[in-house]
Amino acid sequence: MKRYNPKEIEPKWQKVWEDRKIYQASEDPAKPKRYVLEYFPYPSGAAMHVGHVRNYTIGDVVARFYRMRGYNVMHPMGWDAFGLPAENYAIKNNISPQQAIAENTTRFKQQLMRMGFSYDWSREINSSDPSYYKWTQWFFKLLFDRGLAYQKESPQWWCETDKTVLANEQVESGKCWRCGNEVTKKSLKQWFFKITDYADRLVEDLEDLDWSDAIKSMQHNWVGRSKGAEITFAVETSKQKTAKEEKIIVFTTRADTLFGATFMVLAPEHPLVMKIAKDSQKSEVEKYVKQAQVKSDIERQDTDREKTGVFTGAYAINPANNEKIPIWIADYVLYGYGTGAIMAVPAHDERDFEFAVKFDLPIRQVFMESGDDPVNPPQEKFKMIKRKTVVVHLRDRSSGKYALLNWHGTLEGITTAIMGGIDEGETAENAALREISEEAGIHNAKIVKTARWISAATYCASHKQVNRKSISTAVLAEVDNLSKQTEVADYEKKTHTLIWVTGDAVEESLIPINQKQIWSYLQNETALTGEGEVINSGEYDGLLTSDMREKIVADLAKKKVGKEVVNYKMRDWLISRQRYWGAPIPIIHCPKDGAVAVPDDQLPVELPEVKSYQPTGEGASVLAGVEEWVNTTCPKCGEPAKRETDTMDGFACSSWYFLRFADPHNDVEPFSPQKAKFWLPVDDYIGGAEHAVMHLLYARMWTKVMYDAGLVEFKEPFTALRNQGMILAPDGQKMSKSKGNTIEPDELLDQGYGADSVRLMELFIGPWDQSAAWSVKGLGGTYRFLNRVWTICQEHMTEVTKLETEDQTQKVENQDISKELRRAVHQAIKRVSVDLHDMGFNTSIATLMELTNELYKLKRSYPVGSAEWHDALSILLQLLAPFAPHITEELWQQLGGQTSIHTSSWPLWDDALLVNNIMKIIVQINGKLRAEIHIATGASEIQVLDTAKANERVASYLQDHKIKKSIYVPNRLVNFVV
RNA sequence: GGGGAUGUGGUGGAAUGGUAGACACGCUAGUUUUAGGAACUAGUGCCGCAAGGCGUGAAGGUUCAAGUCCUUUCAUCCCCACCA
Repeated sequence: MKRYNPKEIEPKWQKVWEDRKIYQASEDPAKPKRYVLEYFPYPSGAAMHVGHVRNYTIGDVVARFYRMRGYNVMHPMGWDAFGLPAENYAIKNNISPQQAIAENTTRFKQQLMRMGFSYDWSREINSSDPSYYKWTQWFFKLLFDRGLAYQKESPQWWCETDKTVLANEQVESGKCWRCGNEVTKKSLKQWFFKITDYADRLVEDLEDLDWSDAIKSMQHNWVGRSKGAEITFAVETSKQKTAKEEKIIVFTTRADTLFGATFMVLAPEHPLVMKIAKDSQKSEVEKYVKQAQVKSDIERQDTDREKTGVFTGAYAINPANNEKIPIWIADYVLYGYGTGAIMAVPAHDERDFEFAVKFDLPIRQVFMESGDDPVNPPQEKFKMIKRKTVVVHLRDRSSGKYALLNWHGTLEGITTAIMGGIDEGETAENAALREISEEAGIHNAKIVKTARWISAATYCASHKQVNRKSISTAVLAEVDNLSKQTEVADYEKKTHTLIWVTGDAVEESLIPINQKQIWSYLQNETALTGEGEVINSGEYDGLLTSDMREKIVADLAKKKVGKEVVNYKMRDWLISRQRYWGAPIPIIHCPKDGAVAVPDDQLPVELPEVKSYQPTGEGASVLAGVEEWVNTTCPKCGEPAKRETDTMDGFACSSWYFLRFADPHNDVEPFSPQKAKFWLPVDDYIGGAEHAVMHLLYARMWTKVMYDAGLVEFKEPFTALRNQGMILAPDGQKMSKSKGNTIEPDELLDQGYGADSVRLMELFIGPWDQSAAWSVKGLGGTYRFLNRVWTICQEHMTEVTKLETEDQTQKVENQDISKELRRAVHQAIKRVSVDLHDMGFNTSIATLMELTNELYKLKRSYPVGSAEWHDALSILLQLLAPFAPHITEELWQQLGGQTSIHTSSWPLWDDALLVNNIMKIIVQINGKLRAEIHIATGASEIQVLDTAKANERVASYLQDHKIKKSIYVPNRLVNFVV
């Protein structure tokens, strides 16, 4: 008997498939098309590991499954070859990037080939090939012509030692990754794509996509659309005659809190900062601005950092109440978002609160929480009364307990702190001591602290009106001992009883929600965010915050000091790279005509060969040093002009590659519209979640640009997106070259496991969309499984030869077992077909293992060698073919297959063959499993119930009980309720 | 802080509201002269000699029946993050 030897059969079949071109796709209108795509890889210096392989395995199984089901499948592969890592790799190894890419793609391709993936290699593309980037440049021009590519001064990280700009990710804690020196910011003219023009569409069109919620929400958050208002604050006019009136525009999503704005904050980079700063503060302000410049983003983004800032000396006028409020600068306000200036509402914004506490700025509450109320129905509106009140939490130091009041009469059921009104001319503290003495009979209490700002509205007890509320000051007081406590007046006794509770019990004892809020505020003073009922806001008092938001914006708009605006977190896409290894930006700078696009007939603008790829400095790529390349003539006027020396971000190349696969060799246009229409959009896009917001957003934007330009007829490039889970190293850590814990497929193949076992393991290890740690022992399991498949096929064929040479009449006939064999096979067809359709790879493989185990059992009583066995084994091989293409092809041919198993038709199941003669019914009593009965299929409910009751075990349980109810789930279970 | 996800045996993981633990790893025993990473057969959630009981992060609830649905809560991971 031949042994299973993957090392021998795998290369053999890979060559046959390549020679016969069985995976080549063409526009065959007779079949439905399916475009299956995995992210095209970045051929870096590090080899591909089993984590990458999982991505391609998933795509390959999907592609093969659809191919066998009669789809016209396109499954292409190419190389995302431009970019920094390749350039750095080349510099490090002292070779050209071209050479580095050539070497790496060769190695990657070999690795992919060895895994037996069914790629149509005739469509292979390479983004660094002039025949490809010619069209990337063409698309740049398309964006340029449509006003979507523009140049702007933008501050970039700059390393003075290396004389180069650095990408954000190359700055580590404010230091250059190469030399370790501190970096600064330098303003450079940069190219941008106006992705913000597409912000709304990028969010709206997400809805219909078959993508995971995780990625959708990431993109949603990344675009960060927020509806709010811009409000104009006038800067208080200076007494100096020369000064003209300045205005500060802020962006806010909470216009409803405008009355609570007690100061303003500008970002240090804000252009008004030096203009409005008063002379007395100028040196302080300058110092702060300089400090902020040096701070790295990482430092500034540390939310745990204490707030810093300086006062400018200037004041602004709050347009709502004409109040004069101080203007500060602080780096917690980001220049890049909104208008770079905010109105600070410390009572209702945690950052502003923190800042106000640190610099002792006023805090004013302008709404209060409106929560569920046990006494009043929530729909009933409260009346605010003008009288201010005080709420006092009194602690007895000797017992640690707090004083609370249980109320009687109209306020029955309410438990509050000691409270009462603040009389004319009285401070909150005085009122607190007076109330303690009146309501608790304690005269030696001391004030511990008064809350920084008024907290929440309370019931107005003295008016015996539960539907009235007043605004209260919260006070914490203490008393040393209760020896001097006296009786309280009779009228006090009537309204309430004093109780003492431990600190832990205070919150739960307090009844109206407002009382709880005051307590928790006293414990931990913080901003009140969220929504509520407006207070302290003049004519707007009593509105819900959400309603006030709309009203005040409308009112401000009438006065032309405000308007509704939408803001995005997303910025325009900076695509300039001062690096060599990228597609040159096809622009010529003419002293007369400005930035002029290179005419189509001069594309591609090819990368010239250079001696050194090391960035030279001054914020330009090495291309700036290639004079014969830089110096050219203006396409418009013919006068001497210079080429743009920046190259494009690699993400530009990957923003359209999926379209190029449809027509990879076209040299007159990026793709033929017909071919694009035939293949696109991508039906299954498979890759890791790391591309969630970069590539996937950029590609979607480009597609929309193409749609607007009439180049394509679809708005979204990827109908379904599938993010596979990561494969971790056996130690549970992320695989990385630097950690030295990577496992490459090649080592497993060299050990003799074979690509088929590895492919199976990639998927059997767990659900495809969840990460899992690689298991070498598990790989032994899939290898063993393939061996069992191999062995049973060999046994069958040995038997066939024996039967052919010996006696044909000795064939064993057994109707029941033959039926059982067919049932097992058809059940597997059904389960694998359904599971594969839903990408249930691990359960599909489990089903195939189960079927194999079952076949082993059946062959003991029903020897292999018959035509029925031939059919059963053929189907097993077909079901296994998408997962393990080599072994199934080999055995398929050994069994007499004339053409490739991979071009055979996916088997169909027959429901009639799935039915068993005997059905198994579970018997439960009160939902607990008690017995299992077997009964002929098709038995009626009564028959089943009777049989169940007759069961010995069931009978013993039913003996002393009456059946209240019998539930019968057909063909499944019986439940007796007793 | 915001968003997303995940919690089931010794391990990876299965379970249209209907037998929890399929399949596999590991482990235990047995068979076979067996040096091949063996293969095959049987067993393997926990407690218990057994009958039986207990079991899906925790606590409640809905239901004849809950891993699955609802409410609360805890833990872990990922992404974004001083975004006004």
